[in-house]
Amino acid sequence: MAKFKAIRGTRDVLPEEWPYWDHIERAIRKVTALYGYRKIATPILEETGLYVRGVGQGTDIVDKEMYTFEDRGGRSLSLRPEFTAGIMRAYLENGLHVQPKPVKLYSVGPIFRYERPEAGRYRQHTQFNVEAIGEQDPALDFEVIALALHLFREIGLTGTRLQINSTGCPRCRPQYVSQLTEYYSTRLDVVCSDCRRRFERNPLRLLDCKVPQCQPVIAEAPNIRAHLCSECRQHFETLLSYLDAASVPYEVNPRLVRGLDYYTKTVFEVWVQGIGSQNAICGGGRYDGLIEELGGPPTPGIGFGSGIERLVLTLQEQNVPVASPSAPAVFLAHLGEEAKRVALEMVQAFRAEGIPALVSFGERSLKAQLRDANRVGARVVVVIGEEELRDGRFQLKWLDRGEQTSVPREQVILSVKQELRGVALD
RNA sequence: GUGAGCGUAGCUCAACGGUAGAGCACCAGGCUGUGGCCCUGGGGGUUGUGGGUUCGAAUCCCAUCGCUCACCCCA
Repeated sequence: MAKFKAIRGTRDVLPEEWPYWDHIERAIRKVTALYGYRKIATPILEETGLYVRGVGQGTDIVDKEMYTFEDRGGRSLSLRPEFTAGIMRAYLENGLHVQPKPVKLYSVGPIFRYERPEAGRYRQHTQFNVEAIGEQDPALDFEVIALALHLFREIGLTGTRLQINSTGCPRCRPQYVSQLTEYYSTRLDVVCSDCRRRFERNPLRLLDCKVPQCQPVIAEAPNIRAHLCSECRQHFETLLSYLDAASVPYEVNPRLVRGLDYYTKTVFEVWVQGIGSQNAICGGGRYDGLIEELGGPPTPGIGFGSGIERLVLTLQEQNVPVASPSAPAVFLAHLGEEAKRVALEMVQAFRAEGIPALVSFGERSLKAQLRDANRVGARVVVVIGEEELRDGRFQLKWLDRGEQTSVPREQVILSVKQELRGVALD
């Protein structure tokens, strides 16, 4: 048994899995271009205070899930537990507000949360993240949601379900929360112990409880949609009308409450089956107060994150076909020291011509070399041995047909090239 | 953080108190220079780790670490 193992909640992405990642990244490049998003990368390390301020004290992420440590200079740093706060920091620090609004940005990179790992949940996972900053029009909410759904369609996922809700704004949410707590205050004896705790710490999450005994209480609870202020209500209804007009199916989910403090108005998730008990492949919302909270001018924004590992799991679960990298076309087998030198020279010549080529290493039987050629999927083997060097004609063995031809040494590359014509080489 | 199940070869698993095995994979030979199929052979393990019970532990007990699943929460 090896001495070192990948640490808990982290994983290796082995070559067999990469076609799925490449498939997704291709779709990300395509869709972000279609919607006019530009790429940005921010550091994985940020000041801890950025997340305490941005995501919010009292949230699970900040209170118990951050990888926080003191660096050698005594600063408190954290591995990023989400993208948005860091992107907003970069937006302010680099003066991106001078660009045409909305400023549309996307990122792909690792996120760290200290959670108990299970199917589809890791301590390090990779997120595709999108942010659109500086516009409060619900048309932008529509576009951001459309982008997410477009991506999932593009990679070939089926059965996605858009969940959407509005959590109001600092003007109407506190009133709703007080109505909710008032309602719950007379029912605390019939709800679960977790809900009694939520009642104190984060009342909105009461709506999210899955314990059977709490369901009747939730069903009768005041609905936030009926308690939104006129601005929030209009924003939400307009967004829904845009989705209707575009025939985008959605489910208004009054119990959809997200775990980050900065969300205002629109919140949404995209659900799919097939990742164990996890069902969210995408989550996001509007954060109209965040930039101001971080010390910038009042600036609205909206964005989402989507977990690549979960997308890969879902693609595999749904048997979505993805393109595999093409096999090397040519394999050079050699017998003897001189033949090996010639093979090394020739394999470079093939590569210089843009033809993927492999050469055998070590000194092995021709049988073993052919077996390797077959296993790596080569189309043709160039056999170089003493006879070939003496005669100046090399053997070309075509593995799919089993045919073998003899070609003058200097015509080997040309001959292979002509035979492979029509086969995509890139 | 809570609960449950499980840790044996690179992988999937057997052996369940009495000499650690199979299939797949790998390497070689059959075929002294010709792949896939087949046959034969070979290499590979301090049975996660530490302690205990026992004449004897992969097997029983304790601890610890890890994995998986569920809760919580999320992507």
